Amino acid sequence: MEPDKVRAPNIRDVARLAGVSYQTVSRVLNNSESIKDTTKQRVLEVIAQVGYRPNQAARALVTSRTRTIGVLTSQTAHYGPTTSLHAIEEAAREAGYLISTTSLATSDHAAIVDRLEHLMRQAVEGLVVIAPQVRVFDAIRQLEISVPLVTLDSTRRDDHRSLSVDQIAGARMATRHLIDLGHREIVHLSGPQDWIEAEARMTGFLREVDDADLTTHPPILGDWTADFGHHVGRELLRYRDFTAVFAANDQMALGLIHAFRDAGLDVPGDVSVVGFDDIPEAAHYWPPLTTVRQDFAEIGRRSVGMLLAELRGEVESSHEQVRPELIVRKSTAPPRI
Amino acid sequence: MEPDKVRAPNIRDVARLAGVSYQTVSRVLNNSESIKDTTKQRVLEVIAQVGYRPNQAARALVTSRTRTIGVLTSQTAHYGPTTSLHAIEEAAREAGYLISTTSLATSDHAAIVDRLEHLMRQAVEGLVVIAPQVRVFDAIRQLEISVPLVTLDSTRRDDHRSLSVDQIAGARMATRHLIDLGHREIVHLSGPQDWIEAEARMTGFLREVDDADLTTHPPILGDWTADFGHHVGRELLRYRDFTAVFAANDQMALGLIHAFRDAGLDVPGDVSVVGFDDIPEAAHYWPPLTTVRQDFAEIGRRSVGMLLAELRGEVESSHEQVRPELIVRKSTAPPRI
DNA sequence: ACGTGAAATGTGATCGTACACATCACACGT
DNA sequence: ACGTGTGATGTGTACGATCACATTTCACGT
Repeated sequence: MEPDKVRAPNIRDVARLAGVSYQTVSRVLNNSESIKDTTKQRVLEVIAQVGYRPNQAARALVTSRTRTIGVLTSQTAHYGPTTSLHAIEEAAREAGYLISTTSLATSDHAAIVDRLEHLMRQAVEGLVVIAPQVRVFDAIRQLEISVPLVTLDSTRRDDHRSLSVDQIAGARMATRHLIDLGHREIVHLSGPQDWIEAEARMTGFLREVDDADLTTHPPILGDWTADFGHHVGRELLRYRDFTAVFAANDQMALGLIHAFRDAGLDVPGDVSVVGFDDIPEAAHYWPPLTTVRQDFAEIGRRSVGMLLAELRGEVESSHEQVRPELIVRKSTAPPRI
Repeated sequence: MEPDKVRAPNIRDVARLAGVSYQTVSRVLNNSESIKDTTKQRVLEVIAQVGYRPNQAARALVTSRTRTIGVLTSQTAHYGPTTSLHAIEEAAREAGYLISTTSLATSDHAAIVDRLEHLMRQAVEGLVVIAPQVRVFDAIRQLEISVPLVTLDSTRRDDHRSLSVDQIAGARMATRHLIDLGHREIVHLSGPQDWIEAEARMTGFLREVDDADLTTHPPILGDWTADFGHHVGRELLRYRDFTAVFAANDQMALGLIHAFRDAGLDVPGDVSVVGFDDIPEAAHYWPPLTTVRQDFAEIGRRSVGMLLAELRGEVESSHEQVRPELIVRKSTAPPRI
């Protein structure tokens, strides 16, 4: 009674119904020229009528092209990586590519290797690594991955292309802003040690502090969360030997401000706080957050552009940098004298 | 000099090097029983040595199983959908499935159809729709999509499985909380009209208000952003005929609070504000936000579980609901008399 | 020593498409 | 009338794996 799963129509079914050879149908699908317009129409009608969809697996098998780009991201719901990911997906789609995403819950070597293996089994034609952690590069080398690779938010490396917001410059701008306001004791709340962008922001901070001949405490290693920022804020208050904090992202800055206010301190009156990223909520925090804006969507789009260029065999400049922008709001002010 | 792209090793290459037939290699790959342990080891060694990776396209072609789940999400960087997505990816991976994600930048019919077509061409075995918009269902019906489907954050429908946080219950809890505090004039700032979860939250709000025999203004349709919340907050202040606002998400609540404070009002002293979602930053807003928590990761995981169960042919209950939880913080208080 | 059944391994066909090449139809110049 | 070039269409084969079935190996009871 119930018909067993009817096989999906294939190219030969279409051909038969349209009264042409399967090759003619194939030509229509790949819109080759030298197809008479009338037959083309006839074939297209049959395709629409029977709901034929080309089988990508068969196509990939014979062309050995998957038209797929693999994306390795970290398993976080952060605004930046997510925004970049969506931009990547959109740019790839427009170029006729599709995205296979896989995310990294932990940063141990085995997990990274496993995720990369996973992508390679998909026979992705290129790889985008978002918010890469240092160890990712070891794994890539070990697996002898040969497809084109673009990394985001990374510092320069020589063996692959990268596209990054100039994190170091951004961190210097944030730090400079605090110094220009008159702050001399500035604390840096960094991201996790194995994140390349955390490292870059820390580097920028340290360089700027150094250039201004200031001393500073060793940066505190955080985990990007507001909870952690809150926790660090409370700890910092036990010493009170600072007048400003530069947090490596907006969420941690929010947590810091929360802790400071709970302790009766005024931001920016007693302590100035700068964040990083300019997430959409930052303008609505209390006080509105001074931060460094990066255009996540832009780097997502451009990373796909770079990758596609490499796939087409065009060799462009290997390392691109996007300049971030300092957004001054209300969370920073000159130190109280 | 430079060797042309060497063909990747295939199953026959492995077989030859291991001195067995390709079928034996295939058996090792699919770890069938009845393989002598010594030959199995030999084959595995060769596989590791030559870096052989099974070609998924070929496998999919013959088995007509792609082990891929398609995910349709909206192109937003919001915490909730993103968290669910990561959970889905992880759960699917653990079950040996992979995820093909595609996102919806606009909600017009053509775009939705295009994205669904895209997924169907991938021959996904199942479909998860995150944060669905009303029109998605029309498109699914039109395309006669026959693969198992699970939707998240949706209200009950009869023709597919769904898994949802009970948005209506959550909205009622939030509203009830305000009523219990003594508020009588409550404004609802809703999400966009075509989002099912926005609709559900609005419904919950209206029902609770109705049950309490209160009147209310027609809900304001927002776009989920803090910017919009801020804008609405300013508009609302022109009337001041309310003592509390229930925002359909935390970001809009943040924007509202910002606007109120800018106008010199105290939250919760002059106006109470409730959000929805309990994003990780909500606890650190000023004041810490009273909101409704939903476990996004949990519904992501469970949606995959439902989908896989259906793929295995198990027919379970079709609609599951997860209860949200009211988190009372400092943004709500009794109205000033 | 030999038949027998189970375990281990091998052979042919197949999935749905694209590519290379072959063929056909037809117009056109000489 | 005929060769010829070009546009339109058809035929054979390969991609790399799995499945169904065939065959070989081998231990064991009689």
